[in-house]
Amino acid sequence: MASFREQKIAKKKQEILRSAAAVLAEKGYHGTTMEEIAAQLLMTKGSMYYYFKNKDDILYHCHQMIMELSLEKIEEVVNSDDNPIEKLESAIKAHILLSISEKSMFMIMDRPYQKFTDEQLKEVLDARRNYAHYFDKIIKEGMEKQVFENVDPKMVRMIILGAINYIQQWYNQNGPNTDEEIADSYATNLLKMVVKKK
Amino acid sequence: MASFREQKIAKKKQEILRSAAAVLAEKGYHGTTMEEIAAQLLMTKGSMYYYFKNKDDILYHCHQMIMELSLEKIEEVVNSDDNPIEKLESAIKAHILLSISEKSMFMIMDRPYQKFTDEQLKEVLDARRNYAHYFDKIIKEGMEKQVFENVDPKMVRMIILGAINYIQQWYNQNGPNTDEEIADSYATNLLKMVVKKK
DNA sequence: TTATATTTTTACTATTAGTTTAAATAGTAG
DNA sequence: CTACTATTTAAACTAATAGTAAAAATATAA
Repeated sequence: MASFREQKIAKKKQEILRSAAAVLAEKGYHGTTMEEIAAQLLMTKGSMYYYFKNKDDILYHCHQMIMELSLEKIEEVVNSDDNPIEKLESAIKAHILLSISEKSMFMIMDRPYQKFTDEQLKEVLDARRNYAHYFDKIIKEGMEKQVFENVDPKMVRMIILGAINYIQQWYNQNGPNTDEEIADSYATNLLKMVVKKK
Repeated sequence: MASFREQKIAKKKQEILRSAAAVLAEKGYHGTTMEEIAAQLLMTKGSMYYYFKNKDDILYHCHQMIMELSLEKIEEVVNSDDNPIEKLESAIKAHILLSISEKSMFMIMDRPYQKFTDEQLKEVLDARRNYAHYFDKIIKEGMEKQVFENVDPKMVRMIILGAINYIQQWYNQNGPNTDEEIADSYATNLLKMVVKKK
């Protein structure tokens, strides 16, 4: 039974993670103090240790949260009945929209090997490999079904992931383009790399 | 007269920057101590302060160094007599090859606003705007000369820069592809986004 | 060789941050 | 109201580090 109390704690943890991600994204991992994380929630840093083991642990759970969300989305796309062109387009757009709406979380996910060791690092890298693999799967499917040109799936995947993850670096809430426009433009342009011309 | 002594100091500074970049790239800015930077050079941290004002200053000069190199390269490309297709190809390849050969330097250039303030931040951002501008120039030239499709130059530039800067994240000296193969593959695929098909 | 300038090391300071602990407060069931 | 539990706080502890300054070592030149 997920008791009332357990639910309450889970909710509080989520709150802490969201708030922490915002500070961590702005100041960087080592640049952020536990006090800052706590202050933003009107708590004291001691309280943080009631909910999380330590600073690493907070970052790790941020990773977990966003990796789960990302994997869910792409699995849905991969398992759909769409053709590879539509799948690749959906995968790109979904990733972009998620990375914009969860900008802070995505921003703190760089260089995991600088922040984690052992078990945690393994988990993170596995999840990423997994995610990348789904992209490869779509690209290969497109090639098999002759709707994509013959390309090196790994290279194309790296180009796509690099391009879409870079958006966090320049995205601005008040910029001239809506999120959808950005997602559309990226998808359209990136698809031109692989889709066969008649 | 750039005296003998001044040259010696300049050389030593370069040595420190290169070595520092390697440590900074591996451990991150806040994760690297002045002592570690010094130790790798078989020096003590006191000496570091003889050559550089402080830790920021070291990072800043790393930035300067690589930005100068990058700008030189792209200016050369932009001012050449090549057609826009060749220019874009050269710009992409040059950036990739430089970012691989100077991997550490490039890796420490992320999130400048987390590391610099005021004057230094301004310098860094200006140089980047400048660099980005050259890409836009090539893209616009290609559109004017009707060899590129009609695209949003900013979006295409962001896609390209994101893709090529991501290489540092996965590049491995001992990987299956040579640097040239990577550069070729990236250039070929990225150009497909813009080059008009007959 | 001696005097001077440059470079490096050593020792120190002050600060800061992550974590732990014990005490205080709030909440709840009987 | 009471006793117990859960949560939060504040203080204390530890370890680490950026930066400084003066002394020591080394190189240079007269």
